[in-house]
Amino acid sequence: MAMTNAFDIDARDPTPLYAQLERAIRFAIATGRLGIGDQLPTVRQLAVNLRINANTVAKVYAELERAGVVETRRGVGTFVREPDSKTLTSRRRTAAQEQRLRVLSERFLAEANMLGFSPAEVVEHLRRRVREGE
Amino acid sequence: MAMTNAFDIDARDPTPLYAQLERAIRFAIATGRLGIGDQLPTVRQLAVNLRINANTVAKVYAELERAGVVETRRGVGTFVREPDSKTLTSRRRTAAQEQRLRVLSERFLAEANMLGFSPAEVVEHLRRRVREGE
Amino acid sequence: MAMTNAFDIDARDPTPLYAQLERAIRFAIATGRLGIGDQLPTVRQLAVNLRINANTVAKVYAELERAGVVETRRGVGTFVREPDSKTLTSRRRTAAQEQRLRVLSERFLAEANMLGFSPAEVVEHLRRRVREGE
Amino acid sequence: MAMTNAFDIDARDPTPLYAQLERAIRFAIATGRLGIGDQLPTVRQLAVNLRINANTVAKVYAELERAGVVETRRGVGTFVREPDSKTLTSRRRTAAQEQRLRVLSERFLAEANMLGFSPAEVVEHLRRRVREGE
DNA sequence: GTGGTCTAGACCACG
DNA sequence: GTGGTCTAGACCACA
Repeated sequence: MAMTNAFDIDARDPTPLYAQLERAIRFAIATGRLGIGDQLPTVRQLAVNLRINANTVAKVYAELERAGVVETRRGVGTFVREPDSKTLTSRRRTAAQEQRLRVLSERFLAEANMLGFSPAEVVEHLRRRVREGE
Repeated sequence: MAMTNAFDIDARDPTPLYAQLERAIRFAIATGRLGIGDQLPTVRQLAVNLRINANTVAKVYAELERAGVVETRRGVGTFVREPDSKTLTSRRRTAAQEQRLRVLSERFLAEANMLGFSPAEVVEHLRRRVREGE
Repeated sequence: MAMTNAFDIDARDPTPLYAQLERAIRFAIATGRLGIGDQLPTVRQLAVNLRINANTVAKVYAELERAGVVETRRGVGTFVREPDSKTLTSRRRTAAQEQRLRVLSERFLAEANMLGFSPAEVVEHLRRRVREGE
Repeated sequence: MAMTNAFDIDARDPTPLYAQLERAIRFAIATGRLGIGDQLPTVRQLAVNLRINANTVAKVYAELERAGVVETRRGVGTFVREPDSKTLTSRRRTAAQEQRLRVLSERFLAEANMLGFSPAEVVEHLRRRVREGE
């Protein structure tokens, strides 16, 4: 479960590649697909897999390192770090986060819409899933 | 019958402003907050409201026009168009699309969770927003 | 044959309406559909027919009057004038006119292409037509 | 295999520059002057050649990309794409389309005539230009 | 007053 | 060095 090539990156999404990749990695960690201490793919390997430039991958790793999400041990590799208290503390809800949730919702609904689902259907789908998961 | 400002734009989201705005407008239409024939805010008015440049708004309106979502009448304004048959026809739901929707949902819930929102809160948020337009 | 409503104007053509209308009127005169002395539709009538604003029509008529192509008799109407010698003299070929022919060709080929005709087919079609007309 | 500058743009034509340029590029592709996989001039280079603003060129490239005519590889350049099946399928010729082609041809010949070119000259001009790319 | 076109120029993402 | 995003601001076409 350590190696997880193939984060999904869409070259036609107007969102910058680096942002997509960063989001995908954080997402993999948040959902446990990448666990604490797991090694990330090497920069070059990931670049080849995703067919993007190694500089772009390196930039993302550097950014995640600065954010304290991963840790790079020179000559060894890049690994998922344990989340520090700060990260958890920052989870208080602010107006800005509400705003971001609205944008997320719109992206979600827009994407579902392109699959042919109406807003009502999407809500219903989501409601059922969450109920079942409880 | 206008319905003027307040589309959700997050300047900190790496997604380009114009892409966020396009999604927000499509969202407003999909949820019925903007109905067929309704006039969109004027380019300049919306630019002022969102504190972005008028050209950026104009670009979005032009893209929506090309996509057949809105209609602009020269010298008059921009209006929501009736969806054409093509769009409706493409709404066939397949098992594969259900599967994709599940993936989208999971990502959405996880990302919202990273902002500090519980699944139940997310569902409630979405439900309320979709209902708003009805 | 005097009255010729319905010049074809396409609101979705990026060419300005006034330019489309001016071109159409000059074209009608050049091909004899409007003869010398013929009356043009009134401004208001034409505006209604073409579903465009009367100001736009009036602007075109004024421009054609300035160019000496039509003549407005107050309280009577607008009429096609006899071409003066200047117009005929200016038909010498210049580099600028070659350039304009190239642009015309491209528009023609682009439009034919949208009907499903390949460039070669278009040339062949044109060649045959001209031969037959001789 | 580049093929660089010299698309025909006429600043005196009321047709917007971007529309003229889009047509000219499509023309170059349709006639084979630009082949599949060929790189288009860079945005800035073409802007300099045509003495227009880089944004105008970029707008055209973006439209051609959306139309699926070209493909832009981020940080690399813009390239002619292979036409997809859809485009080819829509090339069914009907009697109605033949009729429309006749109308287009007539207009084209008449307009060229207004510039001082005889039908024979026009045919020769078009024939030569279409042959150029083969 | 509405949208559309164009310019000039800054800054970013990517290779 | 490539294309993309955004801004500021002028001017035009249309109603």
